[in-house]
Amino acid sequence: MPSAVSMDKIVALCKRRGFIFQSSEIYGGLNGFWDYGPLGVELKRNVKEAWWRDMITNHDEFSTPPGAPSAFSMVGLDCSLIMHPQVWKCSGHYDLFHDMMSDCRETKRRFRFDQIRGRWVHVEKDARGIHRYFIMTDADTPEAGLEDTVVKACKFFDVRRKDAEAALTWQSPGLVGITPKDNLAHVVTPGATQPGTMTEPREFNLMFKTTIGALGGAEDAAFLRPETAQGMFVNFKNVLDTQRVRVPFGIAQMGKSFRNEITPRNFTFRSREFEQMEMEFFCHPDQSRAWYQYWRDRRYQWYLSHGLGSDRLRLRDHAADELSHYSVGTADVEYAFPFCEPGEFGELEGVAHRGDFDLRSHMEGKLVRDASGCLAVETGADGKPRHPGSGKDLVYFDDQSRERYVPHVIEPAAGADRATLAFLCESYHEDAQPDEKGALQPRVVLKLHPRLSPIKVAVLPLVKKDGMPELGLELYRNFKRAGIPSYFDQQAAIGKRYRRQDEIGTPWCITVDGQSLQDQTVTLRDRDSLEQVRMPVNRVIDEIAARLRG
RNA sequence: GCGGGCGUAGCUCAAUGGUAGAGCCCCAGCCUUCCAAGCUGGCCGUGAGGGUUCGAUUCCCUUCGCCCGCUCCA
Repeated sequence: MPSAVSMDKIVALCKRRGFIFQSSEIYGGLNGFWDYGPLGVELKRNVKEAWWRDMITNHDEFSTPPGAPSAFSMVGLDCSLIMHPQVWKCSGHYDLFHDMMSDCRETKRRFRFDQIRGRWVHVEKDARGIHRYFIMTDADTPEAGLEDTVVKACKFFDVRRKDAEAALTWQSPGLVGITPKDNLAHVVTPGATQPGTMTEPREFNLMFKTTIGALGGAEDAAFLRPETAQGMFVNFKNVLDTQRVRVPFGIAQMGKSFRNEITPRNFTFRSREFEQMEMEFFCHPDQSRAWYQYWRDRRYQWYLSHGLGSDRLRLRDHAADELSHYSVGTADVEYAFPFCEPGEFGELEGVAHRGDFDLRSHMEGKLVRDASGCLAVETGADGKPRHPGSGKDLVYFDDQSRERYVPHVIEPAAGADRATLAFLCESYHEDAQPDEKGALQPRVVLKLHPRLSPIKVAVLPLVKKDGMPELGLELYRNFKRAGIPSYFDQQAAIGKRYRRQDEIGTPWCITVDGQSLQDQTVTLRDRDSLEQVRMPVNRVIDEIAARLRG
């Protein structure tokens, strides 16, 4: 396990060998945006290609995979980045992504305004002449918060705990929030020694805003999608009407999404422009639990089978209070990135059971939970839907069972850039290998799964003479013709060339030596074991192809 | 967005208010028969902008980026 591998070394390798560059680097870079270099683009394409093939191209809709409740169909989609603004209003992103944030000028802490909790308290003897204060708490639970407000108030007003009851008159039995109408001059933030240290709440736009049309004004505002999912929901009926698929089936899509992350950090992990690999799986409500289990387990296995170590990868079920407003169950596939604290993990993929939230939203309008916990259309002051839906009928009719229902949705949503980064981190190894004199020399090697390696095989003439380059070049061209990404290198000593390939994760090197010219054999070297086997040159392409098939 | 730290060659690191150096890497050539050999030569830099100064990589301001903490994370 690469326990002590630092992120710095991985970032340096990515730059040095052309995997990942900072966006617009010659202009000083742009925070939260990244470019994939010549090797990085191949690696990321291989990650996406593996996902697409496993989800769509290689899927057999006539057989039932192990663990699946039944056979099912899979189709792909590629939607526009910019969609009708109403899509984001109904999906809930428009409201959710406009967070109001407020900072404490004294303690330098930042709070989401709608998440502020505390209690109003009245004090009779007050030097400032305010008498009414809002004591904020940062405790995790309402019970702890109640106790915390008392402790914080005693400290703030310099009151002994036994005198608290007499000196402090609480205005509410439980914790409450504040609104922009409340006087912020009376608010005491956690740890502050003065009241009124809070800034006015400011809006954070987490969706990228753009304008449609060259002369577009405010009413032509649109958004770059913050997720690819909505394109699949709004095309649900199109797919159903044109593809002869029936529930259960899935729609998959890969593509760029955009979020104005407040703090882009940790290399490409939290980028503002990123690529998703998402799937929306539509199934009967009665079977949705079983399908959720199936996808949750299958997606976890996918990462394991592509080389992420089980000791750094985990499948974590969300706690009930952690679930999104629409979700009835969510599990994250998480990886212990080098930048994570011990015991901490970073999310690679979220597998969510979304119920009928999405299809209903696009029929009826934006949904919220009502007092009884049921999803209902959110209404404005006028009693009309706050964000009206399309009004189109997205109810599914099963002509076998004569049943009508809104399908439930299981959504495995993966980050292509995060997966790529995880594979890079996992595969990065530093070891020591003997040089020609037997002395141990440090080696950097990316032990990538061959399916993901940018270059599958390098052809290396042992020395640059006696016909070895010619024979090697011919073999190299044959690899190209066979569709196997390959590389030809006759520069520098053979050991150095092996190391170059190790560093970019090339699983195999083929060396043309003096014996090759005599008997038409070459040696095949394995990146991880360094073992070499000799085989006829006319068999080596089949051998590599077979190893790639696994 | 706030606070702290940091920006010198592709990488690692020197140096200086007065022509910016080294090692590695890379490229060319010689040599070289299996794991970063050697020799010769070559390419390449003070993040950006402004100010002070006769002169700024060095001092000051702004900006961009990176790291840590806070915050955020559908």
